[in-house]
Amino acid sequence: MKSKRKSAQNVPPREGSAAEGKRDRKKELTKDRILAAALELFREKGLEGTTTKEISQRAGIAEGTLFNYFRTKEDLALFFFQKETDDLIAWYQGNTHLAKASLPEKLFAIMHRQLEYLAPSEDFIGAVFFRSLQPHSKLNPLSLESQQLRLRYLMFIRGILAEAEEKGEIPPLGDLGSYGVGLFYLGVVAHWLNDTSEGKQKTLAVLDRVLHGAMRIARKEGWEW
Amino acid sequence: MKSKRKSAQNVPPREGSAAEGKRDRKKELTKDRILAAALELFREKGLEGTTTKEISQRAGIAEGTLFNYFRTKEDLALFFFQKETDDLIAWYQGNTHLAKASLPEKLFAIMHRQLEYLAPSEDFIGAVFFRSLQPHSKLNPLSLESQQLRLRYLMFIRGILAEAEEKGEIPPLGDLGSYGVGLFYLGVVAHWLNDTSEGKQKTLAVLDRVLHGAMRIARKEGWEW
DNA sequence: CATAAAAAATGAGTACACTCATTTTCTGTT
DNA sequence: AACAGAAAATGAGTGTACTCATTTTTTATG
Repeated sequence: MKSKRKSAQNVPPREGSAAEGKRDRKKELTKDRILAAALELFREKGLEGTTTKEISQRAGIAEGTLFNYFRTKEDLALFFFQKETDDLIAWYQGNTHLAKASLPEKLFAIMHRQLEYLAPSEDFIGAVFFRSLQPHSKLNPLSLESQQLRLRYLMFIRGILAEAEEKGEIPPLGDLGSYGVGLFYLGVVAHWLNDTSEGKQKTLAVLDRVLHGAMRIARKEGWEW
Repeated sequence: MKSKRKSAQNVPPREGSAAEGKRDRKKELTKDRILAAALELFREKGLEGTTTKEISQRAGIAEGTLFNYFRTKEDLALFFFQKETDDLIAWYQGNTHLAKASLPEKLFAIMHRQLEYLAPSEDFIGAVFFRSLQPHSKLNPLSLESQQLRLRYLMFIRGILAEAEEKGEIPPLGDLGSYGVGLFYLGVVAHWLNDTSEGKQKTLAVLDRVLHGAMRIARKEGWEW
């Protein structure tokens, strides 16, 4: 398609350094274009309503190329969760104001932000979100990435709980704590997806109430069971 | 619906009260054969690994016929959950021993039974289970049945919680109680699917501990948040 | 610059879930 | 029994996610 041929100027890229050759630059560009096209279309027409043909057309590549970058359409959709988690962690770490807040305030802020982030994709997010829960299986050897994703999220939460432990806000909970928060987040998203109240206020109200209630329980009971 | 039925002149079908003709009998038979074939194959090769062609072949029907009985392959898989819930309710109601047990014992027994029931289908059950959580959407106007299914389950749980309230085991929780139990069950299944311990003992142990712990919290704190 | 090897892109081909116009089977009526 | 209309079964056809042998582009090396 393109006829731009490189006349040899001897400037070889360094091995092992961060220097990017033409190949890498192009590759990244293509990936970005696929992602942009996919996100647009998923939001427009949902996950099922979008074909891989459309995505590749909008991205300006052949259909087969898409599958050189993502194993499946689902994987492609899953990528946005990867990004969400990364962005979330970066956002939290760059937010000095939050670092001084109480634990329920932190958790509320985190989950609220995640919901806001997901809002424009609400119509297609459920399909991917719940599928990412399925375990690895002989028959379906995909979900390794989602496994990693979940792990990253759990470790992030564990860090936040550890902070609260140090400040004496809560007793030591161990891994069960972050697992519980993760599960709770799952419930929040399920509720949020089904919430038809204006601006999803119902979900936010429940979220706030439950977080503070859980704090009280954790303090009084000590989670000794 | 039309109500023109059997006439006095004809020999009416005598099978049961529901007046079954040859047509109805055949229809039921076909449905049963599809279900039997599907369950076998899903357990053998998983949900993805089984084609609708195989199912119809094993059931001895044309491929198109399958879709006269079930809108999608997923619907077909979902049917086993329907059945599970019905069987569970019947089992509970026929179990006089359980009626006298404490709430956590009841819930443990119920969930334990469900896990046992699902065990032979473990490899394909996750795929369906989590998908049934997705809300109704314009783009994906299926999940009405799974909505109904969930509702039936929630009402069953609400009945059990109501019993416990009457006996003074727990304070009134309202609908939030059964919703919470349902969500908890979700977490249990997620844990169970990922549990590689011998005989899934780890899940059962956590289940037992958490149920009793939650009872203690409910009694002492009164769930007033 | 020429060449070869590696990486990336390509698109016709495949397998699958699902549709639908047509055919076959059943039922009530005369 | 004969018929007509309804219900059910059929299987060739359709659209789509994904594969893979081949072609094109990029890089490394003399």
